[in-house]
Amino acid sequence: MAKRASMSDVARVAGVSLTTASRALSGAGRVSAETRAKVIETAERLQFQPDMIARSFVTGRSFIVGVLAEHAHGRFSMPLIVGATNYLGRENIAAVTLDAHGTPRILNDYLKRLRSRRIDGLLVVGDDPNRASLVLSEDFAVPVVFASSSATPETDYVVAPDNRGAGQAAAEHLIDIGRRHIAHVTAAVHDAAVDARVTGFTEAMAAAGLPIAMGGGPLYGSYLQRWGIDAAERIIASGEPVDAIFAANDEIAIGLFATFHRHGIRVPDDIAIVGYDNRLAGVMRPDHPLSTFDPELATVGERAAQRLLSVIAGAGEPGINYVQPRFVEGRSTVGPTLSPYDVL
Amino acid sequence: MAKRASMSDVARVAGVSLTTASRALSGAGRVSAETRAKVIETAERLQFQPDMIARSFVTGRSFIVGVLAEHAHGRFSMPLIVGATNYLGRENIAAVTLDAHGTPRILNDYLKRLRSRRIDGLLVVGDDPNRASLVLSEDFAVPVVFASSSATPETDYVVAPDNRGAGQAAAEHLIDIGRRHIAHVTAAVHDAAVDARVTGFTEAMAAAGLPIAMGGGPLYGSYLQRWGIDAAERIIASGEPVDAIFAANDEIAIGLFATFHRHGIRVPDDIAIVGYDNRLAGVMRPDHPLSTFDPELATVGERAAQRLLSVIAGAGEPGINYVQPRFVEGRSTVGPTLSPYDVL
DNA sequence: TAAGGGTGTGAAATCGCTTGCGCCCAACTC
DNA sequence: GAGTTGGGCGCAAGCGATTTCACACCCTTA
Repeated sequence: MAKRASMSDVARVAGVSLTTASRALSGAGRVSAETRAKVIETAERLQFQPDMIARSFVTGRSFIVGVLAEHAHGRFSMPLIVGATNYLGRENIAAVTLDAHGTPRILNDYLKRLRSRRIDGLLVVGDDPNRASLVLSEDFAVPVVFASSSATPETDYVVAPDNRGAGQAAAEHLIDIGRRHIAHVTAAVHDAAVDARVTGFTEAMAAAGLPIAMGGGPLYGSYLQRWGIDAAERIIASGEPVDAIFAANDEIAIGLFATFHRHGIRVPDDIAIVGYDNRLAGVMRPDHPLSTFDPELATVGERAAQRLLSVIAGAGEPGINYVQPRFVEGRSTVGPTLSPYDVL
Repeated sequence: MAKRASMSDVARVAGVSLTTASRALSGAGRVSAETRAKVIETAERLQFQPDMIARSFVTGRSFIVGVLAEHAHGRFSMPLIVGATNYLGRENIAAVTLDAHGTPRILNDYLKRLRSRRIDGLLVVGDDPNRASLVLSEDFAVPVVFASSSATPETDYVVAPDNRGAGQAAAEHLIDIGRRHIAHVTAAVHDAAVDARVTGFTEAMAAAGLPIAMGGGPLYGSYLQRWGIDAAERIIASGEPVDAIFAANDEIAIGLFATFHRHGIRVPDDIAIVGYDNRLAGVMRPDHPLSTFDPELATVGERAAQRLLSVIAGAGEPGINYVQPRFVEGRSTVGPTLSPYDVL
């Protein structure tokens, strides 16, 4: 069984020095075209593969990055992590994935390990909580990119889904299909992602010269389906002529829909509903019952990883980089009347 | 700004040789307790962190494993990958995640890269297709563990969800709640995961001395909700006194439920339904409308990673290691009558 | 013809750690 | 008391690449 060929094997066989072989293969430095060709040919013949560990050892670049997630198994984090690590893999970068749930002491321990591996950079997946306690020491100042949904200082490198754009696009879609009495049923106030969608929605409504139904602003609640049910009841009870709703997520949207249907209010005929998340894709009937926005979280992860590699390479400016949501057109805004059996 | 302390720094400050420092810190080799204490104390004082790259360089162990997924973004793979990489991270092992969708040429290219990194082992996530083309050359024979749902040669190291056990538990649960005319609506025949669930279900029924409703065997179809609808229609049309159904996944279960409800057949009163997947957890109302089995895919990934590390360490025998599914009790088997509004 | 400049090549140092081998000395065996 | 054992420690050799410096050579140019 032949051992792996090292670069000095290549050099010896090609009849050049180790130095020349290295230069010929790396492309840097002055080597005659003739010599270079000879070395490359020899390397291929011997199936030479550079040893990345040796390379890391001498260059200081480990080709490993840390991925620090808040809740790795969460709905938000999972596609993001997979999107990121997958991109990194394609670029031949390894990842040490760590779940930061835990005490600062654990986080600190993790950072020690990452330093021990001489990681080239750090990708932080999730929202604020850990960011504050993420203190990189002087002698371990690697590039950090955040994949997150919340706002951050301008000095950070951030990639996030465009919640504001989604809110705006939702309003525009509902206006496009002729609705004029549009409400926004959203989750908790002072949640960065919620706020951004509210902002986008409000801007688009203002731009169209339309007031927001149900009191001029969004109805705040939670992300639970239960809240969608309650909100629908409240809208019905108000007697206001609401003809469209932008729901902060698909669970709320489903709650709204079920409640309207139960009261004999037709969707989308009487009230159109557009959600946000697209988490139900593939769960519900394949003919897209619900109009919604897919935040493309895997893309967010991928872009964040891409950006991290850029920063490591010394390129790119700090700031927030938004990933556009993908609109999924469904029957809740443009199709024939939905029944629960269409959603189930 | 202080540079990171190296082991020779520690040795110098502690007044011992590099050799002794190394031995004292690694715990191997003969060092007096006194000297060891002194070295360890010095290392801590200097905040010494061993350089894993240098260690890898000399030991040959990279502390990196490859994770080769079939479709990294798929429902099956995603939790598995996250479960695995997260466990690896906790054990301080980095992962190069690669998506194998592609030609054998690409796969081969990936293997070259992995070899180039001297990976310690390989975790293959997904089913058969790639396994055949996964040929490790002689000089790159690292341990391989498969995280998969299908059967494999006894010589492989495999971790998989216990589909057979799920089928068995499903039948037992339905029998437990007093049902005697139980059908099984499943997906495509000759799918390993489907077959395993069929086997478990059939065994449990036989053990209870019950015939399988609707012809003595499962009804084969697809994983789509549409098939659940069609199967329900067929069961209703048959006139057979079916009082319980084990569905191969939750989408089929939902299709069954909606169709029965439409026909005035009450669930679970008239027909109890148990599904498989638990993909709808958190999507539907929080009060668990559907009885189902959660395959605990993240755990499968975690166990597979754990097993890979064991194999790398030289321990463990080949064979399949099953992860037990978790039963999620819902109203479709034990609660009050469900209406679509409960599911939505 | 001598000085200067670019070009192709190689010798050797270096990165931080592990480990085989050998030395010294104390303790034990016969 | 001579020989044997073995514990404690250090010297030095790598591991496989990159990179600095020096050198030989050829071609200009004054």
